[in-house]
Amino acid sequence: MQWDDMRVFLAVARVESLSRAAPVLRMDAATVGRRIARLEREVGAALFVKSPQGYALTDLGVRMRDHVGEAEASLSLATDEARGDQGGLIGHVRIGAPDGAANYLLPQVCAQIGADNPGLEIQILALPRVVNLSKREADMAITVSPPQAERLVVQKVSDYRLHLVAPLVADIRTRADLKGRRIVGYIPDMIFDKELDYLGDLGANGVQVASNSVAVQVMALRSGAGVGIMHDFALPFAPELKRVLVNDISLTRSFYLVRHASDRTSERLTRFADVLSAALRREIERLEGLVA
Amino acid sequence: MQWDDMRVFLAVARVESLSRAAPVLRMDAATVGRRIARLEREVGAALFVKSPQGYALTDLGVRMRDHVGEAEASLSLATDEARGDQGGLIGHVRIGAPDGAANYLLPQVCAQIGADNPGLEIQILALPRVVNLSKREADMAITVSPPQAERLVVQKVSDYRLHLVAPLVADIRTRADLKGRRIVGYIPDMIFDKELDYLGDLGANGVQVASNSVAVQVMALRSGAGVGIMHDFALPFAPELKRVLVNDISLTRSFYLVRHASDRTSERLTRFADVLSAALRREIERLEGLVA
DNA sequence: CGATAGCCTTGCAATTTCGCATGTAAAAGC
DNA sequence: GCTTTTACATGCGAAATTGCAAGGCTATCG
Repeated sequence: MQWDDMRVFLAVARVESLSRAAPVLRMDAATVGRRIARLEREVGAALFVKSPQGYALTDLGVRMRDHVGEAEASLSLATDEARGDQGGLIGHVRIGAPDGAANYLLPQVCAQIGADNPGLEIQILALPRVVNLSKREADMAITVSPPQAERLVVQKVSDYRLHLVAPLVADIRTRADLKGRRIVGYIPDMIFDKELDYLGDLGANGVQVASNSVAVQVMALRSGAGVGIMHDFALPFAPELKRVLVNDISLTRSFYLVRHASDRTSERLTRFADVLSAALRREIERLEGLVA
Repeated sequence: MQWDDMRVFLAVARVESLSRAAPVLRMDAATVGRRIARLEREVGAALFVKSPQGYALTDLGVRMRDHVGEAEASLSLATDEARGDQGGLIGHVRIGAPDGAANYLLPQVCAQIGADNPGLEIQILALPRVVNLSKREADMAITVSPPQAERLVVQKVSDYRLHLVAPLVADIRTRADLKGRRIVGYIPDMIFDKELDYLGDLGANGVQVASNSVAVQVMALRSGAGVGIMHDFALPFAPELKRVLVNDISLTRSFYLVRHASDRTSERLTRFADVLSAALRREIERLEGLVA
């Protein structure tokens, strides 16, 4: 018996539709359907009445939904337990990060961790370049490429997605609709990591409004300066913007958390790194979920 | 978040060891370890203290175990709900089956279904040959091969395993130890389905004690007549016997549930077929679990 | 003090699962 | 009455998961 099928069942039961449950579960509707089919085979009874209008719960399905809902609550308590367990971290930590993460992820995340850990001081160092850990500019750094240098230990934090965004009022349905629109992006010769050369990847060239700071680019976009590539996780902070050509233009990048190899023996920093990494992962997932 | 990882966590938490949890979960210990590692990354905290002696729970792990245990109880209630929902089946159904299934699976399974469904009469027709559904010898049949005839609808029920068995006192470690032992099996020219020609598949020939009935073969084996191939799911009923050369000699076969295509429109028979199929699957899993 | 047994970790091949794309059917709108 | 939309089913290639096997570590026994 697959517990995960129950999670899928619960999602479908709540909206009574495969296609509406799919985005909530972040799965394809086809997969959702197959999981439900497997579950029904498993328990040997029909949980839904299938129709071209959707999946309606049977009486049995309703009763099961309530039980599974309780299970969800228990599991939720279980993970909350882990969240609250981060207490006891003390000292101070300085984190270097590219300004996208520094502006839209780290504030909330560090605030939360700080609230859970009264004895902890966190400093966020936003830099428009690669942080130099060797010079001890920071205790750890978030990067978009795993560094090749020795003496550093890297752990992948999470993938994140970027899309083209435009003002809410813009009507952009095809790439042709981009013709004549002003493009907001990085200052070409100040791109400090090739992973940031989004527009180059897309074959675009000629940036009309440029900045070395993501936050500035976002402010420009919000004030209607044009269209540009933007982190999905930053979009909830920019209600004036919407994603366009979502299926056509879609980028995925990754954050890595980098530390000195010598710090690996520090129980304190290692725990902090794990906590930070997990919290960042959750926050990215949460924010991207708000967009989709 | 993968609910199934919580199920794995619970199993490991209960025995505080990967290798002991693995057989309970019917997974490889390596997989169990990887799932735990993924869960710990997910929640961002250590749940176990790893050592070459096993996985000891951390304080956090203990608290989580309690919550997950409650979740398990809720999910258990959910599936029980489905079990109890089989009520309302009425009428009578005759099931044809090869005698292995008829003797060791159907009695308990049909008794359980009958208990849940007071208005239901179930007849078990044990036959040492393929049941002829076209002649309406039975409403449905369990077979070891999917029939090729048209007008029949087939659903796979479950795989099952067979191994060589011998009396508890026998000391058989290699194939050479079989030399000189009497072999119990089918009467060669009465094998009605090639899937039953186990010994032929294994290259053996010459059966010293033979019957067309699995149940009779089992009785012969229990009384020390020799060694023979036997269904794992029948082994719990034969305490005098044990499996030997388990890794060397292992067969897998499948049961199929066959019905008339015209019965497919019968809601009653379809529901019964689903209930029977799921219950058989569970019973096979339960019995095989007792052996392993 | 060395050998052995138990347990976990890592590399690799095979299976399973997944997502995308396409097909089909019912309902809503013109 | 026909078109458009919405939702579920199925085929196929890609990717993640799994089991097996070899390696390393620690404790126990002779």
